[in-house]
Amino acid sequence: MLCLKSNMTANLLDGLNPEQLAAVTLPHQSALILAGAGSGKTRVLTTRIAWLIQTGQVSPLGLLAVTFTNKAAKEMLTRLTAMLPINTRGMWVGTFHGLSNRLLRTHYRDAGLPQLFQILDTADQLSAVKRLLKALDVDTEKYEPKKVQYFINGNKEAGLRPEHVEVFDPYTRRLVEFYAAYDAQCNRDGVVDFSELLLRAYELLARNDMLRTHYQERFRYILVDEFQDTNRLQYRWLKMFAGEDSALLAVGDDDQSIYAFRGAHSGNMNEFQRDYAGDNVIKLEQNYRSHGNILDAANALITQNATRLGKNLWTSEGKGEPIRVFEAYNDQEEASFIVEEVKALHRDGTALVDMALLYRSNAQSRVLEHALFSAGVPYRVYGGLRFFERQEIKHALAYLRLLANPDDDGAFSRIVNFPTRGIGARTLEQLSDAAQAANTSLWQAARAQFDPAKAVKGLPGFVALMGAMQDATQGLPLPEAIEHVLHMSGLAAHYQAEKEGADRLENLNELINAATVFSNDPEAMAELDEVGGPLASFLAHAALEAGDHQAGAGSDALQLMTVHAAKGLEFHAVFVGGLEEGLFPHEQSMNEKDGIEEERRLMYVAITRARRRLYLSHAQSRMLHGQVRYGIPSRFLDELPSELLKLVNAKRNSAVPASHDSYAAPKSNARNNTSPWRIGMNVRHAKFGLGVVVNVEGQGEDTRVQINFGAANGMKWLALAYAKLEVA
DNA sequence: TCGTTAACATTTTTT
DNA sequence: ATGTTAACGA
Repeated sequence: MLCLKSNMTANLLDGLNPEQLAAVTLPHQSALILAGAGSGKTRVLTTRIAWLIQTGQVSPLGLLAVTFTNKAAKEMLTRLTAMLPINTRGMWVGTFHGLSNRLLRTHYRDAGLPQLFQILDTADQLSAVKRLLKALDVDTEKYEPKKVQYFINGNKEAGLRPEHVEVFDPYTRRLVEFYAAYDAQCNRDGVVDFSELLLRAYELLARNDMLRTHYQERFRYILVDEFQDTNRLQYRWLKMFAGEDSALLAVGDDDQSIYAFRGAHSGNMNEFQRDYAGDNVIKLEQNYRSHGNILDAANALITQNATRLGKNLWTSEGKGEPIRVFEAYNDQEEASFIVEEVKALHRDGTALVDMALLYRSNAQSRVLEHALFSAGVPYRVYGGLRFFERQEIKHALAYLRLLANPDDDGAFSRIVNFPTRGIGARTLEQLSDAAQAANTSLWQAARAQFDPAKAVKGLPGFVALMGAMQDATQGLPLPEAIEHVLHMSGLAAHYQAEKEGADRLENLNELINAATVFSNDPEAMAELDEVGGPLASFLAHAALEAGDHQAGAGSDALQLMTVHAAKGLEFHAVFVGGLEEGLFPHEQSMNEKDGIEEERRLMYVAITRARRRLYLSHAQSRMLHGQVRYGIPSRFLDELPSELLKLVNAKRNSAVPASHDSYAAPKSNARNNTSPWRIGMNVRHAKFGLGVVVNVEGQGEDTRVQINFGAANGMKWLALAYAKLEVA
């Protein structure tokens, strides 16, 4: 028996390198794992959990494992069940938000929430803010709803309630008032937004000694994935669960911190060392993913960043192929080059799913998609609207939310006149006033005015409808209840009648399907069904897990996504396009503090996605916002050691392609210009350095040229008579 | 109340 | 270029 057990343990630990082994078998103490890209981070995390359970150091219920995304949480559970014959039911493995939701559902009374509290996603929250500002009669020019939302979330993520926010000016004072009013509105509606989920959970434990002690004694081991992406509130949240006897393991890579723009605070890693880990730091630097040249390039790039904990990836693999660099005239040429290379690689046996086109911003996908479509290459774009974010789905869910909680004013406003039933702005304004006067929800106000005699159309009709819906769906299984709602509400008929409604109708059917799948998945039900019943569970599921982007998984298709979306993934061949100053690094980031460093980390992530082959490309000009823009090559290209690179645009002869003139020829100003300076030309200036001619004005002595010198020196008009320009 | 048009902005994104 | 939202007229 003992023999069998040690054998199994050995199997579990087989094939780990010394650092990985050390991390997996750490004693009961806190530690920080600096895990480089492709160093087997997830494997270490899951193997450690399995090892801890298998060796009897902790029961499955005694550990807390937190991830950032649902995908990562699911992956962890899947791998865990493959390693150990255990029941993962009841285990606290999940996202910050998912676990907060579970905590709040369980202790909803202590948290001061209604049992069936609903979760607002980002869009719901924005409309809640808009509704609030309207009710307060606020000038939305001066206080943009988006800004107000940003302010509220920013403070929540710093752990600050309205009364704690420091106010130095009248503008901020007003914002704080909105924040307080927003919180009041949410409480009245019985809804909770994403950051509130975390803050409430944190406050619940901070306030309630008994609960805190309970959880702290329960969780002897706490593991956190992607620690560099945590924000300040999330770190404080973690601390609440960590008791005297808890060992915390944080896994992260400061070089892959690319979410500072949404509040991630990689300084948490330093603080974690100070608070818990001390010198107990393990670096995983052996990379199992990429060939040497790719890693060398990544290392060379990232060393240009001043603020890092320090880490150097290495591989036992060979150098491999050089990194291919392509310089295109314009974005279309760039796209067709990429398509040709993809086709060639595919012919040689690389599956399309094993190749990715990465870009800095979503707008860049269009040209690529067009070229791929014309060439008949199957592709799949990640990003964009997700299932539960589609308007028809949100409408349907709003009906369900209102059934679960009639006081949810957000849900009420969304559907009271959708499909249209003759309830206009005027009626709603009166209703809103009545509700405000009586200090009740819109639904209560509507019901107070309810007159059964008029219950045919308008507001009374709506009240009658909801009542009928409530009766009809009572006690029905979830999918059938949803089907009733879709028909009784008129949503189904509405989209049936609409010309372009077929897709939406299909999505609504898919919603019934999703409910069926959800109801049959005991794991999912158990996860969320702590309190509240299947409807509440399903709605929480819809809010917390927006659903995979689109069907089409499984088939062999080229992968298109932003660099952000590619984090955590790997591909045989990777193409990174649009490597131009202003695009990558993005110009908006150049003004931000530490913006360039974050962009560089982003580039680091992009490079380290590639296993065997990496293409980097840039274009001299590209269409942006319906205008031709000229850009100079990204500084990141210069930061890569040239011996690792190979220029591959030699195929083209020196003659300018016919299409080039139409782009280069200036539309205005320089019609009759005879000077040698042409738009799109690369030039060098003694002081400003490398630039691109963007515009030419005047003739002879008076010629002036406008030059884009990139981020450092910006746009300049120069008089040719004085400026010393040379062709670069 | 609803449909049309004009103005507008447009990095990255999970929960 | 393009998609979304706010204002305006029928």
